[in-house]
Amino acid sequence: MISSIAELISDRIGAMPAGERRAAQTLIANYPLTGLKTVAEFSAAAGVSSPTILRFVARLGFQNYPEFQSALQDELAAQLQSPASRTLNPGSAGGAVSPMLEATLDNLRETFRHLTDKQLADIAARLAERRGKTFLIGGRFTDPLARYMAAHLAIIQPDVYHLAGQESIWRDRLIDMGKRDVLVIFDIRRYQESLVRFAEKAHHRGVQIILFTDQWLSPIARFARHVIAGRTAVPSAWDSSAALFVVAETLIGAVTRQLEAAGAKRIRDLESLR
Amino acid sequence: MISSIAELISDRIGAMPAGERRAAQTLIANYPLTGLKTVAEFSAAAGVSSPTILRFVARLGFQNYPEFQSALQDELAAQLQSPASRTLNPGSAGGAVSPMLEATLDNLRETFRHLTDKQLADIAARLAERRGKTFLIGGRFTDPLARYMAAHLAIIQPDVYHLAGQESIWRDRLIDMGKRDVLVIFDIRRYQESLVRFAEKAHHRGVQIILFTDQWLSPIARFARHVIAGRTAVPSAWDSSAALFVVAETLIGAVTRQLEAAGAKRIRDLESLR
DNA sequence: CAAAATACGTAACATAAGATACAGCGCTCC
DNA sequence: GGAGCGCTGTATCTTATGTTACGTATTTTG
Repeated sequence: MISSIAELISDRIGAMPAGERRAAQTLIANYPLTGLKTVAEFSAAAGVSSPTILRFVARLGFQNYPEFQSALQDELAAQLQSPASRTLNPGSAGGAVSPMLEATLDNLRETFRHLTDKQLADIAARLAERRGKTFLIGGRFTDPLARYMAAHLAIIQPDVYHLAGQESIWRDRLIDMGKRDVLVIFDIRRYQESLVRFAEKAHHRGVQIILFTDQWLSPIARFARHVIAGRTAVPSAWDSSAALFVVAETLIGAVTRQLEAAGAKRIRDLESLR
Repeated sequence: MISSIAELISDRIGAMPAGERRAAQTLIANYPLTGLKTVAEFSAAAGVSSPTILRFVARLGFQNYPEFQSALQDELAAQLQSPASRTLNPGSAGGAVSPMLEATLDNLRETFRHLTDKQLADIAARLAERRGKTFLIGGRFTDPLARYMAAHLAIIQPDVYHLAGQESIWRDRLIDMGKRDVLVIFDIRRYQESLVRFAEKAHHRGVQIILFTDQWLSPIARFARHVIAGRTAVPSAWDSSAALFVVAETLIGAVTRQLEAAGAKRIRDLESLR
């Protein structure tokens, strides 16, 4: 069975004329980058003419050059998204646990790889600002994450509200929201219509939106001031929110650190209330 | 120092207008693939117009779009040649993020190291059994985990209840619990008195308790049939529940797999109800 | 060795891509 | 509340990219 284009090439390279074989070898040499360049560049690199390149991709079964490039990009996308697929990890094979754990570890690493300190610091700073109120809300499966974050933030600063219950209830809270306020939304596939509508309305009121979503980006991204894209793919029937959860914990920690002075006093006050 | 385009973007994303920020976020979300596509595709993915994409790359300092793409390709080439450099974003090394991430990764590995496949399989089997009802409850910070798990389990099987609200409310639910039932409790330091009392009473009624706790074990452990001890130590003012969260996700996956036949039908039925 | 078939490159073409000019809109700041 | 500025999208244009036609060179085969 042939799964990658590289395999397809090495399968047919024997039956190729000299010029096309040079094209094939050039492509394999630094796969798949040469294939992502223009026909002219590809042909120059291989030392053949443009039509030869086109005949080469035609022989591989592609209708035209763009189609060939799309296929390469898709392959690259799959490769970049699951670093787990790098060779095989011996020893971790076996039980049903390891794949899940391995995938989650990869998701965490990948998620944080695309997240710089600066981004997190900016978001934490915005959350630590005490100009306005902070609202948190989540979707069907992610609402617990919103609750988790709200539970912590509410301890170190005032005016933190988790929007729960029926849609109509939190929709009415819109009236309390303005441009000084922050709305933290958790939304992963399948994205919830009601949340998108809510986000749009909040955005129009000038509320700054911080969005936790998956790598495919919820439509809410277009209204969001900050977007955190977490990897969610795991070998399970469900998507994993673990990466978003860890980002949330990281942010909670960062905000706490920023509010240290004010926050510490508040925590002491809370303790004495028990 | 700025070495990668991703860093360059996150460095300047703060100083960008809304439209260009969307472009930046879309690119970062699945970096660098979106940037290798055409301007039209990029703009469609980001939900902005083509000129905005071009202004975006211009702001990054590139003369034109092809030059931007070449830079991305060069970066990708370097990355593909040395897979070692794929580990952590050098920009995030040494910052405030890494310690948190590293600690969490360690916690996950440690937690699962003390957790055998058999244990998880046993617990999953018990949860998949449909003899009785399943109740879930958590403490101050861990209740969201209980909710998260309940949200998933309730979809694939009937009689799953999350115990929420005031103590008196769920205490009254004890009357519905018997020896055929399962109670999943999340409790980490500082252990909650009310939860311990509740667990004890449930235990006396013959309810099987599955406990998620930290490595120091909540006092509920003495009543529990199964105990999952997760590592919680992170460089933060708060304990981390990430390890327990991942175990919960793993269990959800395992239970789903066991109920595949029955669960699939139920999920279809639920879908048709929308 | 000759003739046919195949491969390859040059050059012209059509198309789709990136770039630009301009007008409308929203936002900020007096 | 009004004036100014800056951002964004539509429409147009230009470039360069992929594609095709055709003639020459090369190899293969009888």
